[in-house]
Amino acid sequence: MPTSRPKRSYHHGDLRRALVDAAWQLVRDGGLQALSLREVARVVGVSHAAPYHHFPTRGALLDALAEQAFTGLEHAQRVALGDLTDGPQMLYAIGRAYIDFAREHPEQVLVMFRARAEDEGASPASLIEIGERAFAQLFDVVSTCQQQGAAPQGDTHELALAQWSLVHGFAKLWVEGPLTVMPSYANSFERLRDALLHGVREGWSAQARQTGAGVRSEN
Amino acid sequence: MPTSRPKRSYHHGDLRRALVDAAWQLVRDGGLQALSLREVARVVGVSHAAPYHHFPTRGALLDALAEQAFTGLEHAQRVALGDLTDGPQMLYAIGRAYIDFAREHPEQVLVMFRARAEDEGASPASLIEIGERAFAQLFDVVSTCQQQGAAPQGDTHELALAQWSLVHGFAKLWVEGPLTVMPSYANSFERLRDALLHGVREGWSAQARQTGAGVRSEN
DNA sequence: CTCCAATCTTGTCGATGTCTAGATGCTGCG
DNA sequence: CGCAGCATCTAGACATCGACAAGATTGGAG
Repeated sequence: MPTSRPKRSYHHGDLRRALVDAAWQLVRDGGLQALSLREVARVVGVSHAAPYHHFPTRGALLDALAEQAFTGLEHAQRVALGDLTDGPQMLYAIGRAYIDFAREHPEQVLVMFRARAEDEGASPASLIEIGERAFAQLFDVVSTCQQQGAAPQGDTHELALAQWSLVHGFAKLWVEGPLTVMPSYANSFERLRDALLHGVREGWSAQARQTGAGVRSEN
Repeated sequence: MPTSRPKRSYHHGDLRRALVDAAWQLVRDGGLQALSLREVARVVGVSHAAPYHHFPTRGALLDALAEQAFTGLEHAQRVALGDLTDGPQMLYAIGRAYIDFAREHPEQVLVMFRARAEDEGASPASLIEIGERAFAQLFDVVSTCQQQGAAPQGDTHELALAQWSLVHGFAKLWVEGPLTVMPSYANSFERLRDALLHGVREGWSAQARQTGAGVRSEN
């Protein structure tokens, strides 16, 4: 669907947004390969060189998409956390938000982590920064868990990275296909996701109860 | 492996292998984008259409690469396991093999999990099968851990998938870039890897000691 | 109202994936 | 030994793509 803007003759008026919208549609339908600047221009109804006045290269358009996607992920995580205060609950919520985001918007995951897979060009600083911001949310949750005695007392960076790896790996395995073609796993998304997330909670609290003295979570 | 076949005239003699080798080199140097059938042909020294007599499409060449890569991963995991019999040691060994394989051969990881990222075409059955074989090694290790009381007694599929997700996620985060650009993590590969793997071992055994009665690992 | 700069178009170049037709030479059969 | 079939390789062509250059158009600052 084109934008609701009335079609102007020569100057589009909101071409940049229209290009981004069309680009998402293309990636959604046919993957990264299906995204070409010329096709985007064709969908929007402008000439094949028009996009170059808004994105100097194809990679720049993809970077813009990635920035949108990271923003969306951060928002999804913030919504999922809501006003929770219990560490394990927050950990489950943010992990589930990450995984569900990936399942519901696989094309956004494709775009977010395309870094070395496609271009070898370095990502712009703004993109790196917003990615780190999304991860910082997880870091804070893990830190909260530690403070509440629901996680081992080790290096928070290591713990947070472990949780990120777990959740990211599951999401990627699902999005990229391997899990969807293995009969043992294909039709059990919710069950596997919750087993994963609850496993972490129990593993961490079991460790915390053994090694750590001090505060306890009420779980 | 008889590779040296000096037939240079019209029929190459071992063109398929030469194409695959050249393809690896290209992906190693410039990522998936740098792999073009024409460039491969150019490197090998044949005409631009010659590869089509061995790979019906670009994706077919990538599938062949992926098959090689999965075989290599399976081999690396088998070597790492060696004749270990202690569950936790096996779990560490196979996880470390996976992660190190990804770090040492990032281009192979790119090719292995390119599924939906590039082509939307379904992977051939042979590729799926060999991927499952590599995962089956992990499944067996997890099962061994359970039998030795070094892991919770739940569904082995869920546990194995959790371990796969963890290790795969870490490997992907490293290979795809996010970790290498975050200053908190960039220069600590071995430390983070071992923290990750030991964390699983301790989490699982802590859970097993609490919930499970029965066998114990000597760790 | 004028004029400039941003925006958009047309035209072009080199590169790529894939198809078709034709050239070449290995190999098995007489 | 010779020859014919067939897999292999080459040459050419077409559509598409990213990217650049030069010209057309227009909104808005002065």
